[in-house]
Amino acid sequence: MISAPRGTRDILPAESWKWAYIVKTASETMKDFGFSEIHLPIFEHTELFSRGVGETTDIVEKEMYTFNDRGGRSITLRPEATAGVMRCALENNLCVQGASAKLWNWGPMFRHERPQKGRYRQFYQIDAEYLGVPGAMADVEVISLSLELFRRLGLKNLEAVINSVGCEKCRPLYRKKLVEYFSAHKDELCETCLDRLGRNPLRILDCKKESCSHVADGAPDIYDSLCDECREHFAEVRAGLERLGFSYRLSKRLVRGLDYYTKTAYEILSGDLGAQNAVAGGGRYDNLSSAIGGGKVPGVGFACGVDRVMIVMEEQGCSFGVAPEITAYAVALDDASRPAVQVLTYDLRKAGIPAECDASGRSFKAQMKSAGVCRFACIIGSEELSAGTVSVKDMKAGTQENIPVSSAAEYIKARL
RNA sequence: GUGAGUGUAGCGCAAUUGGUUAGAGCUUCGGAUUGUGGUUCCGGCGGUUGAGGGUUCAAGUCCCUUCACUCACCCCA
Repeated sequence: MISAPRGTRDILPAESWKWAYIVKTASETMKDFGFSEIHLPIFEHTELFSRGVGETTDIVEKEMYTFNDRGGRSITLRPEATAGVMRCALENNLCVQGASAKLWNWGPMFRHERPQKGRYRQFYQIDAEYLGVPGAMADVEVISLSLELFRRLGLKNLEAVINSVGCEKCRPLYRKKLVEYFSAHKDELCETCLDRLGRNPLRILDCKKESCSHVADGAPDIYDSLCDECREHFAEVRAGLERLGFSYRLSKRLVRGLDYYTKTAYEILSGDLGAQNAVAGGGRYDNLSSAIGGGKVPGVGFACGVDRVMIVMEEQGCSFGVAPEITAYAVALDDASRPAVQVLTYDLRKAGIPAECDASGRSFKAQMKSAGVCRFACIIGSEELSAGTVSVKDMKAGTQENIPVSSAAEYIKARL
């Protein structure tokens, strides 16, 4: 037997309608916030991610599904959505001459990591990006959108964490300060962090090892290094969130693992997940467009992990709306009635009534049993067949009426 | 990539210190005087105990290898 590859899974009927509910809720929320849906390729040129996400990131260094296609081009299954959205906007001139774009999409992402709770090799993200607007109001639009989505889904006990990671002007200075500081504490850092010291010192702040964390406590404060523009932007984002009534936690330690982030970085955490506790993450990325070879297009966005949202919603007993169900089950009393039963079933379906019938020749009793989970059983036997009628039984009330088969749909609709 | 834990029927489980033919429950299918479901009762289907090797008179049980799953590290959605 061939099984699904590690880190992938099938979303079966028992679950798929819940996924549809999440996506539908997201779609409505996006619409209310003025975001338009787009569909993007699931694979892109490898270069898009190596340049956009950053050569030294974990994603690019060891997590991408990369292969050469038959034309010898290096192709990568998208590990995240933002780079692709930016590529799309640049390629289609969505943000020229001062225009902005609010775009959302959802679908599978791929990262070759060891699977664990809330982490899969093929996982699903709902992604929103606001492109072309450099000001803090755009950041607030995006963050409030993500929080509103979770409010509508009914998620409880979430924590929003926010930080500013500076821009190309002030981050190099801060980086230099960090390197100086951590170099003086080399003996207290773990091996990984020693490596990070040369490559990406900001990430040391994010290390969960106690010794590193302890050293990081005394590290220079990024807020002291922010340039005036970044400082002001950060203050405006915070003020904007507060005006909308959101509470959040400031964290100087929040450093996203992707290189393209500038200024705002944020995550939304849930205590009802495992170690992978982020249900959404995002921020501003004003350098991404030039990193992938386009003109200057600022942007801010977030990605939400659908798999993780699902875990939290199940954990918290959230509602997924109404499960799909069959309203009417047409039952054949004998073999001679089976064709008429299929005709009736089709007529009900044409009228918009979810209807079902047995196609495998099961007994009358077995058909009635299946009808038991439906609201109506529509029974046809020899008597009904010759009279052109159907016996419609209300399975909840236990009552039954013999009516012309031509009026069955109308009869059922009137009683729903 | 590293570590730990777990693999018995479609599902969740049981099987004395290694000891007959691996068992019930749920699901599913069928039946209970031949045109009426849910409750109840009866019955059927269903397993190479993840796979391979070893120890033993004897392995679901012990050992090794391998695979898968789960959780954690790392990192992130």
